[in-house]
Amino acid sequence: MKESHTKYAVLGLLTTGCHTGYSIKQMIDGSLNHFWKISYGQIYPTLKKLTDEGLATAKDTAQSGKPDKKEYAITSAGKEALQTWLQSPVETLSTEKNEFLLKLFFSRHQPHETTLMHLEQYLAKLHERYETYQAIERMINETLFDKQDADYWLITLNYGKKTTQAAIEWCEETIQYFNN
Amino acid sequence: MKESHTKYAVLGLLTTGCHTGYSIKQMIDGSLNHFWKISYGQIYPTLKKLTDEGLATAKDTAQSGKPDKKEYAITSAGKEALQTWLQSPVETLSTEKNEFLLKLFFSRHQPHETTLMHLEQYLAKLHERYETYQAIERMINETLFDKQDADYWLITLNYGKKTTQAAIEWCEETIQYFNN
DNA sequence: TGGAGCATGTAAGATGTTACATGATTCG
DNA sequence: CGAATCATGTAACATCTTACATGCTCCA
Repeated sequence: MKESHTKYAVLGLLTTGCHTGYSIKQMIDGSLNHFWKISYGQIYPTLKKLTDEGLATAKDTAQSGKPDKKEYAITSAGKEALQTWLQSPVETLSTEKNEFLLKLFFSRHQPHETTLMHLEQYLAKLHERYETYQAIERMINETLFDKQDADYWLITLNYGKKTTQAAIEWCEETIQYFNN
Repeated sequence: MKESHTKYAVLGLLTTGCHTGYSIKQMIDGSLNHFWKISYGQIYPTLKKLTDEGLATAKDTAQSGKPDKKEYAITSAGKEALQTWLQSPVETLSTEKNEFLLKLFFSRHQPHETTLMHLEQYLAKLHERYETYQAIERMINETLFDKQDADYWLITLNYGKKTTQAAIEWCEETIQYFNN
């Protein structure tokens, strides 16, 4: 009966200035993308569930120049639940399912060109990812976010940059190896 | 209508000397653990599906000193399907869902001790993981696997080692940061 | 008028885990 | 005899994505 972490991801985002399903999705795509992803198919039902459980409240709000929206806010019960979760220890290191490594693992009977093609495409995607991180970094630094929040965002972003950099180096070395 | 990669993971393992659901699970837990995981709840149904599709054959085999088992073998149609998949490009970098980073992202209102506790626990798990990789590496080098397969296994393992090492360094730096 | 951005939501299906159920053999 | 290892399988449930459905407003 484990509770889904996604619930707390949404709850947490309600504390960072995101108050609609739409803006939560934007925040996730923009800033949590390297360690958490959610689709609308999860966000809206989760928001509803949080409201049912008394962890959030919903309010229909009219906007001038934009469609109506539902504004959600975290309740004190919600804050408590979030707090409890934030302080509970992380049980396991999650495993990333990596299609590229899976292919490489079985590549013994493949010609080197095929492997090199995969490696180079992967490398390009890693570079792309790295640049995205740098863009997010600039964005966080330039936008006047609450400084306190921004610190933590930059720290998690740094994790992404560091590990991506390591993957890039591995990729370059492995390409070297297959070119001999 | 994307086809699940898990199907090809199982198909691929049939080419590396694993011929039963049980041994496939062992191989995954032992060597693919850092980039792919499957439970029995997936393995057996997948094996059955592969047989239904003509990509594998099943044979009941009696063993002396052990229970009966079902031995699976890849067919030529299976080899072809695997080949096609192996050569098809990897579309996307997958995102690892990382509970630890999710917590860190929202840790602005937490006391530093809590954050440090999480960081230290995470660091310990990363060290553990790194040691597991080294153990697998020794195992591959010592066991007389087919040299051709072993090469590719060590390359993917190296990816795990490199990125874990980078995560360890990030962890240590971040602990330093919070200790000031 | 048509596209982009804002905004909410659901239904179907894919994917995966956990817990359960069963049972053989070996070794201490 | 009991634990460990070998071995196969399913049912219920959790989780998540994709595709679809809808409709507003602003601006070119």
